Amino acid sequence: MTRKKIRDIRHEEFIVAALEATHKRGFHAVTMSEIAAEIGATAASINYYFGSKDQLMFETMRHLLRILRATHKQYLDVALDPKDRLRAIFDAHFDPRFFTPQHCSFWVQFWSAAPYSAHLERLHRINQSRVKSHFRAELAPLVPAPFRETMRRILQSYLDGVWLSVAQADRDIDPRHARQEARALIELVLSAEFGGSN
Amino acid sequence: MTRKKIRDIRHEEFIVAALEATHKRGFHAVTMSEIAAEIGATAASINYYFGSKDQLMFETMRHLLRILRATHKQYLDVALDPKDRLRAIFDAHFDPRFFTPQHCSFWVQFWSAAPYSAHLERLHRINQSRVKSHFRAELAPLVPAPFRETMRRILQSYLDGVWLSVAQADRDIDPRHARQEARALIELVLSAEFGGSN
DNA sequence: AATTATTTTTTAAATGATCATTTAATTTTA
DNA sequence: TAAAATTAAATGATCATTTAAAAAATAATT
Repeated sequence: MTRKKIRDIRHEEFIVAALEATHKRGFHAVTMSEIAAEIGATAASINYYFGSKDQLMFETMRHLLRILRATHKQYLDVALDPKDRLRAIFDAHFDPRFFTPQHCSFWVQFWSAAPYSAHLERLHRINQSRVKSHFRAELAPLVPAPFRETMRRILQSYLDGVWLSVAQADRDIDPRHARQEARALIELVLSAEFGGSN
Repeated sequence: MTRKKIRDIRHEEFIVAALEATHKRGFHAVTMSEIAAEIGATAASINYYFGSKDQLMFETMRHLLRILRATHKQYLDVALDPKDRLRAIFDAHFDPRFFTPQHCSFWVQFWSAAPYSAHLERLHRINQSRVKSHFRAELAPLVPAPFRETMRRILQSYLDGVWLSVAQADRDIDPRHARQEARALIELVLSAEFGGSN
């Protein structure tokens, strides 16, 4: 029995609250009180635990990135070949635990604010290059070097674009469908005839 | 000589100022004074001409959409076949007049704010479905119906993803390169073997 | 042209609202 | 009884927007 400290419980609660409230009201419109109200607490206690609003948002994003990394690892661990490993990147991003309206809208709004804050920028750069290097590694055995970077950018831009569209359309999200289409794109990329060698 | 009225001159000036200031400071951080300072004016005069900050931002986005439509039309007018017409969509989005850090970052930040404002949401929906129906029309003679929607979503998500990445990385933008990669993706999509018929 | 009146444009300063954050006191927990 | 957690109320800062007055441009009248 890992006896959880109040501090850790609140941390989690407020992060969930931040996700929910931000999704409802928007990243820049949401107030401390609204976030706190989400769990029946008061704005002052956010500062007690996080020090500031910015810090809470920062921690919330870190939380999302942690989930993403962990999920990705799960899929990687059961992947059998390079193509599976490539799919694992998309499967992680489109995992039902992760690919929700709340997460997508926080994600997109956070990144669009990133260029204006050194802290957020750093988080973004780290994540972006982590994903980038995974793409590169998985593509290496599948796509000849001269085309590899183009294919990587196509895949990675597509990935971001899907998140953006989900954040905007508040329609029914279907992770299964998103994965299926990602697979179609992967097939497309891998079936390309790279100058005739294939 | 179309004698321009002061009103029209200021309208244009403030829209350019809004783009520039928003790019520098971020959509939610930028203040009326900062925008006005961009052209040596004062915050009050923005309200004199636009009524409110929201309205200025709204008009600025409409301005971007007008440019996009006009540019797209130019490319369409010289397109010779369906594939050219498909390229025209990307060529318009990646036109040097349009594909700038200022425009991309305003674009992304604006859309990420759209779900929280009825006005902006409407603008977004209109543009999104305009682009969507163009994609559909151009793909119709090129891709069999059962695969068409998937291919469209791939192309459209990719398009959005590229904008997002440009808005974030403040690195050197290269419209020519963006077009080239878009063409690579188009080739990929059109070279797909759709169940063996092609 | 010169002068006066009128309208348009611009601004400095005032207003008022909204918030994040602090503080000091209270309640809860250990 | 001491420490930790919570809050109501105070603080202070930031802004968009209004307002009322000044400046500039335009038109009208000698």
